[in-house]
Amino acid sequence: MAQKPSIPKGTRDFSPVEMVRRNYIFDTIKEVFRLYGFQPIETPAMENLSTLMGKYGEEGDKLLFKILNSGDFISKVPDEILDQKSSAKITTKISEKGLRYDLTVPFARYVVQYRNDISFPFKRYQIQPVWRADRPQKGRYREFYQCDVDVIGSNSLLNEVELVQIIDDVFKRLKINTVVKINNRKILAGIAEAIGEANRIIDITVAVDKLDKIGMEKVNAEMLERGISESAIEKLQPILLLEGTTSEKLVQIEKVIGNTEVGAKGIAEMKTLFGYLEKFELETDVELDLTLARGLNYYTGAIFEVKSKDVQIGSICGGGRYDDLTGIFGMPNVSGVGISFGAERIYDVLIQQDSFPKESLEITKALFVNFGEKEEAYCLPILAKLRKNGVNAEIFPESSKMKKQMNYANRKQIPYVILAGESEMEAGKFTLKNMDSGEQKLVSAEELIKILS
RNA sequence: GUGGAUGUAGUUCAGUUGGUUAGAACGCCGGAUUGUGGUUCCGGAGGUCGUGGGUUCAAAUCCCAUCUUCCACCCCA
Repeated sequence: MAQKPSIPKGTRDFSPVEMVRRNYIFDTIKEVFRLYGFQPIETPAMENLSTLMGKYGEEGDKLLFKILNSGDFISKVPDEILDQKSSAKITTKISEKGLRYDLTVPFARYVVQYRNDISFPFKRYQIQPVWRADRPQKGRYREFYQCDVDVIGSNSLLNEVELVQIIDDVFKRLKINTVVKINNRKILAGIAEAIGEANRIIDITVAVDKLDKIGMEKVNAEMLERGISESAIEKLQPILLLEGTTSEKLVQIEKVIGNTEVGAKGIAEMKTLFGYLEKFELETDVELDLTLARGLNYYTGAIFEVKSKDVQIGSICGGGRYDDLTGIFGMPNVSGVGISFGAERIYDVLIQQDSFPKESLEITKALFVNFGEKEEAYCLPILAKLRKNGVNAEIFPESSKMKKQMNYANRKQIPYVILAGESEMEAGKFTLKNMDSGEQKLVSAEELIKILS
């Protein structure tokens, strides 16, 4: 196995079994998206670097896969830039395209580009791979799929409500017990203002986000390191330790930040959202989590994150409201809200729970055993009829040994095998064998089609 | 990007202080059974030990480099 071929780091091949399972996930997600009136779009794997750069922060730019220009690009680079040996400077000269890093930024570009053809609010879903030049780990790849739903051009909180319903619906169908954590960037901003560090929201939230992972002390230490004043950190403590039900938390937090403008707005939004949600019988738990901060810095309102209750694996779905994503492309004041389902992690959860539906593996329903040329001629018309009736069926392409053919059926988990040799041909019938029970009976062509379809 | 582990048949793993021809289980192929699979029994194929250098009389074993996978940080789905 010295010179085996291989694929790039962090990428994967998908086998037939894996594809069946992945499609099961994608199909249920799509079905729910459509149920709520969302329409699909697709965008190219590559975007202009000008579209991508600067949208994900400094770290994000490093994680972009860049595509080399075609032709003899290096000869066009001025010598003085080559001599500097700075990758960053040379890159801008030899690469102007990159692979998409997520689906949200291409979507924003799409909306701005086709603003005159789109009627708002625009509800779209998009299920495509994205690429990140990250260092891979388990459940973290350089190529992975995102399933995004967004509605853009509407400020209504009804959209947030619907997204929570979609989350509930999808995971109900996939049989995953979940908890949806919700926070609001405006509340976080209110907190920052109330403790006198109004313009340090990002530093504060990035640190606070790690609360349940590294604990209070280290979070405080990190904030101090990021330059947050000690008095501010002290004022923050009671807020982080808030306990009780969502409405209790809201009442308490209002006392602290109700006098700030953003804070009050955020509280009002959350009250409305949770007010709506109470009216539905949701299977998933929904709770306010003030430590939820999500990394991306374009969120401006509600923030969502979904976790499995039974399998420890990080978030399997997340998103939020962004007020000005299209602004960077020259179309200001368009608000959107959306979430993204992580297909690969959902896959891992389902594997660990062992809850992929079993039937989904069977692709072929019936296999004709091949006994030879005469028998082929006898079977082929019936095979065609079965297919016409929508029955997935196949004939073994060679008249190999019975054992090999039966084994093939076994491996492919084909539930029925049809045998037609000399005796069947004489009687004008077929032997239908149920591979599960081993039972077999002699039936006519009509009966065969009837049973299988 | 920083730090740390890992790599031996298709798969999961053994392999002693460097020492002859590198093993097992499962899987695969064939036979027992030339029209009956998933069970059983018998037999067989398959590895230049991730790759490239180096040390040594001798390397799967020690050293260096490189790649893969994994873990932590960073960030995130």
